[in-house]
Amino acid sequence: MPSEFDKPYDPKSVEPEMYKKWEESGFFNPDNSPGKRTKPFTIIMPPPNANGSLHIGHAVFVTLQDIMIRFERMRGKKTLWLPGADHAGFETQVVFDKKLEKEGRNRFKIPREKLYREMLNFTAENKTVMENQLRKLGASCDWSREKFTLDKDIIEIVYNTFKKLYNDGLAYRDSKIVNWCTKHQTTLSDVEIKYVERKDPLYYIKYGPVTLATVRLETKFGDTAVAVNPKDKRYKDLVGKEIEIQTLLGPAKIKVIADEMVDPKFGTGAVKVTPAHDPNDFEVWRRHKNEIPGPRPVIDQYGRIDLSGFSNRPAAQKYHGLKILEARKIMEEDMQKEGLMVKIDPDYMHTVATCYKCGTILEPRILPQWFIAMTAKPKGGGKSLRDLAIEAVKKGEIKFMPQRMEKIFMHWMKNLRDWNISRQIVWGIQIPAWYRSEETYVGKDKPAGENWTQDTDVFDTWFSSGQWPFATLMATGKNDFKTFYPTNVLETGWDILFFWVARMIMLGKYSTGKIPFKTVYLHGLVRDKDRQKMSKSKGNVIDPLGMAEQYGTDGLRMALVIGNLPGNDVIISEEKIRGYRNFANKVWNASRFVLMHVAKAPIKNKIKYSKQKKQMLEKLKECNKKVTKHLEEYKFHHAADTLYHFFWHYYADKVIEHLKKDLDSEDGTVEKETAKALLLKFHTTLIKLLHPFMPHITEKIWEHIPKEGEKKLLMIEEWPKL
RNA sequence: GCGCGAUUAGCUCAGUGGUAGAGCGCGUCGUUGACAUCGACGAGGCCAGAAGUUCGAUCCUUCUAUCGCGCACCA
Repeated sequence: MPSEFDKPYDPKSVEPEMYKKWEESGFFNPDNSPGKRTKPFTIIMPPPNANGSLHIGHAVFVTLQDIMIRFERMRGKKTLWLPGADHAGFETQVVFDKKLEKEGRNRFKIPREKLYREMLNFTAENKTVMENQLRKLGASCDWSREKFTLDKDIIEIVYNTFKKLYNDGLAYRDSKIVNWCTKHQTTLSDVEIKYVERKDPLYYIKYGPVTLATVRLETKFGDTAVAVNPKDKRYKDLVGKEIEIQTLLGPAKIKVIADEMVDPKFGTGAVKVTPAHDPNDFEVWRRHKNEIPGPRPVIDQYGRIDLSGFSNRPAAQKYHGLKILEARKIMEEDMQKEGLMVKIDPDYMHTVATCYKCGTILEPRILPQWFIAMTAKPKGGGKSLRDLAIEAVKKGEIKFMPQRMEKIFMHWMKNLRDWNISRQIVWGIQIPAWYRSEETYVGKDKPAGENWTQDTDVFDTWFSSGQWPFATLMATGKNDFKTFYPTNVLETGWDILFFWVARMIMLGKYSTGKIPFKTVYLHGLVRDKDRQKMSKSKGNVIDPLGMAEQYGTDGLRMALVIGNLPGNDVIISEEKIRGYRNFANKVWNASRFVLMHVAKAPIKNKIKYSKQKKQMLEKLKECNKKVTKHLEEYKFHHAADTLYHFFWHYYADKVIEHLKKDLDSEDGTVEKETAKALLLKFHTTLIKLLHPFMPHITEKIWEHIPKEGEKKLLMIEEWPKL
């Protein structure tokens, strides 16, 4: 037995060596893979955010995707696993803001160019770290094709898509009410909102003859109408008339309008209309444009009361510049003093929209932004983005794992609203739109003529990553798009189904006419043993690289895949990883035993399988079949679990134990040679089957297993035939 | 309000139209060679509740309860 086969198994001495061999072989690249490989199998790696280290969730996707890729590579497919990194616009901006804060700096005081350069360096550093971490986890991806979302060629493709959308009337700029985070000083799309339940006072206030209910007392200065339901008899005589009201700034007149939006059963059946600061009121105004004044903003970008439009009202001074909650409190007191407050319900429960990153209550504001139309048809004819996606799924061109995600997907697609893709941050792809007085030009370069200025906003990061499958394959050239698109599987977490998957389907189909992938496999989120989401603040994170270092990558991979069903959250604990480290050791020791007894290939004509041994081989075949079937059906947890049990509790416990006495016979006897042959057959098959799951240890063992013919890396060996 | 799940051994979860399985944990026993990161044996479950379909339901249908999640609305 080779001296390197010491016990126990030491991953640290094996893993780096194995990865080096694979990488140097060039076989990660489908162009170099041996044999006649014509059938492609492609996975585009979800590009990790280049703003930190890999976490356990990344380790899950690496494991699952690497299993698929290694399996299909061994089955002789032309496998491409294309790695990448995401600049992750807003997310990285938030991370970088915190870093700046620690240094006593502030992004709003740094010139655009300088900030961008600093962030580019920051992400470049993280990217290098991440690449090495992916290697450490055994990812057999094609590094020669790696892409970054800010690569020149990718940006070019994103620009082209935007221009096409613009020409089709599907990308448009409009002043609409959008979600504004007063902390981050940018708008967010509708999927970046987190709704939280809150208890707030509900104020019943007097507007002349009408009493109405509101939470947002401070927006009162921006009221432009009072609305009631058209069927509400109580207010029938007031509709269409102006009523005299008393405000904190003095007397005023306001019109009563009728709109279906008003629920006569809520409150008093009358609402104040504040189009500048409420999405519904904004819509009411759009419907009643000719009857009532337009939006009157009274809250600024920092969430402070801004009454600069009320200079003719001296009382405005008192409230101008106050924060929202301060103003609300003071106004409450003042209105009570002036007898304008009818009553206060202090325990009103409602939900408010908050920033998903910082929890700040989002302030609806009217801003000119770029939107992608979800439900409108392109000018030149054809289907809306939404219909393109719905159709692809309905027709079964795209399948979901688990299947129930399809329903969730469809439900979401039905409720789609236009997508705001403008972000008021520096970090990202600047929107290629140019303005001059009333003119707008969309294109990469500044148009001819004087006084053009470019939009200072950048794209929502998901706008560019929504094009990732085709953008990467177009950017790597070499006919890759033609060969590898549509890709086979998109494997990612269910938490970004709407953020990312839906957008890729829409933009992929729109831009290329083809779906971006055939199967969407959604893995669960990793939780700790108390079912808690892992987060740095809770201190319950399991660092995958630390675990790999301590227990070996292969054991970690087994722990990540077993019990991991699509769409179900997976519970990972250190004990579980330790359990599969033990399995790696078991595989190692069984291999020591085999190598000890089967140093040379058995003598062929001395092999005679008894009925019992034939049954054993039959069992092996069954296992082989089962594992293959599970892998084909994306049931990785079953495949891994099947192998674990078969190897340990059948092969090691039963077969090896049974063969021990035969192996004690003299060399050259039928007993011994038959036992050797059986052992070799089992071991060879199982090591191959285990390879996608535990690539390092199996590759190392493979080096020492006696075999006939050409010696190849296990990575490119043939998958055992059924 | 609309929608999607879950409920099986102490814990984490598989599973099947013919009255149940694994891992971990627990208990007892066992080390001169593949492996104590091990092996042998064992305890432990009216498969959430009710009704229906069926010769037969943990599995299919309906309802109920509890828990979780998503979307929308909220003056």
